[in-house]
Amino acid sequence: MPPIKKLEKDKKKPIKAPVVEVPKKKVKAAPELLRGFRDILPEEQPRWDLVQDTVRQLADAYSFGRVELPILERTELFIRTVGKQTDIVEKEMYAFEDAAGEKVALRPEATASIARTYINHGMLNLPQPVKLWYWGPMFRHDRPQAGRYRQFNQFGFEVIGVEDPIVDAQLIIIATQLFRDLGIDVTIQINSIGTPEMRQAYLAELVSYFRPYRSQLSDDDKRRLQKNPLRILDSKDPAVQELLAGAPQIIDWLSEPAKQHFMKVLEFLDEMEVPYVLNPHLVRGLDYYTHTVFEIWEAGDEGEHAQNALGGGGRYDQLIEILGGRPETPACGFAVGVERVVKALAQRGIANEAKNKPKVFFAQLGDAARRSGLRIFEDFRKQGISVAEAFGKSALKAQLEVANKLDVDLTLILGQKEVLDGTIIIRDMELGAQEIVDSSKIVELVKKRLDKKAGIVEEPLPVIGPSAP
RNA sequence: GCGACUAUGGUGUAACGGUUAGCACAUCAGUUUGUGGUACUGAUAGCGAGGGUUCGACUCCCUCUAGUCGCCCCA
Repeated sequence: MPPIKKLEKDKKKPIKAPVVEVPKKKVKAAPELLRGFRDILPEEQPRWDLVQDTVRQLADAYSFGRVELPILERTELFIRTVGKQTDIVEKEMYAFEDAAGEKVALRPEATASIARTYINHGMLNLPQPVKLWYWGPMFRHDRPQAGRYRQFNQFGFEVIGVEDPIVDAQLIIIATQLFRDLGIDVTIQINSIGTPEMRQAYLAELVSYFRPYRSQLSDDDKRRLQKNPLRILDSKDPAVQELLAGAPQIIDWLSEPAKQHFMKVLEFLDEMEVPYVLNPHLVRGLDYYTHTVFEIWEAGDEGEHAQNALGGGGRYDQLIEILGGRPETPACGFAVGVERVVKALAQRGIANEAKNKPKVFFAQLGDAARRSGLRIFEDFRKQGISVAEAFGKSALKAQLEVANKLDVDLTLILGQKEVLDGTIIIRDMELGAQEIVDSSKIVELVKKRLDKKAGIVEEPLPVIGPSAP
């Protein structure tokens, strides 16, 4: 066994070598997280699980198929779809050249990829609409803030191939239902921004409306007026807000069919009693949106925190064509920021605890007990019962302390004596009562007791409040 | 990208221009050797980084970094 020899060799080294240098200074600075990136730790997982489960259930119920999209795409994809002038593409994208000189980017959003998938896989040959959903990380090099990270997760629902306004409405209904299931009250902010052609005339009108007031505008708003006039609609400057009251509204510039489309969407929403707010100032940052646009806001959050929308979406009838797909392929969808949803859940104290918390703890004394402990674990696993342990500790006391902190119902104690006798001790952690049982029947007995406990707990539970010891 | 505020062990915090930087929780080990929740003892662990002012700085100043908030933008 050469490794052993090696070890012995190494042992000698420190004696001679002047290793003293290292401990002198604490050279090792802990590696820091990249700005805007974060670890999602175990205690946060229950909420993530809840969101994921809820999303998956809804996707199944409405028969959306899941797509797993690559995180890295050609930079070109986003330039063409999201819009070259948008901040997302202009300055927030993680774009670089790979080893082969290919221009690639970490995706800043997923709708572009969805459209690409639709085209690449010839989904126009499937029965329309094609309904897809996705979940995964997105990347934007933006300044981090509460609820805003450089790597964040989004899930989204997309319906491609049908123009009917019922699609828009159904997506909004799904979004609403999703938050209802999660226990978060939301309102839908909704507007229609027509098509680029209709918008052009409107934008000209909007710009000329603001021209006389130009001197009163902030630099930001002046810039908007020049670069992306639509965005002035959601300016937070109170003076601008006032001016906007008298400004032309985009609705009035929509074509008759576009108006009809929008009215139909609203009718469907009324029908389903979806709480929405007509918001003539709602616009979207991405170039590809047409007609219906909407955002999902936490109820009671209206006004001030508009930038903390939980999600947003709308119709993008021209995106497929922009990417070289069949012209006039209609599409509609929405995306939701998971971090923001999880934050909202945390604020409401929803899903604070893991569902699969172990109810049983295994305590052992001695090697023989540990060995059979490993086997017992397998038996419990097969029955779907999760068992906690502290094999690293030898004192029974220390192990019981852990069991107590884990708040388990039962602790199994296996010592030298029990191993020899073929028995095992079941300790009820609440009562402190113990029982010696046949170790071959342990799984069955534990199962019975857990069921019983679950039953007992349900009865006297109504007594709420701190129990006086 | 712009502006404001903040930065002490794993967490929450205290103090001071000058002696071993205090406390609580958590962690680990014990309180005579196979029994938890309470108690006691002990241990580990910190002034975000780098400059400057000063005889001397965790404390004052500057830069950087990070966080929070607002703007921009967006989920």
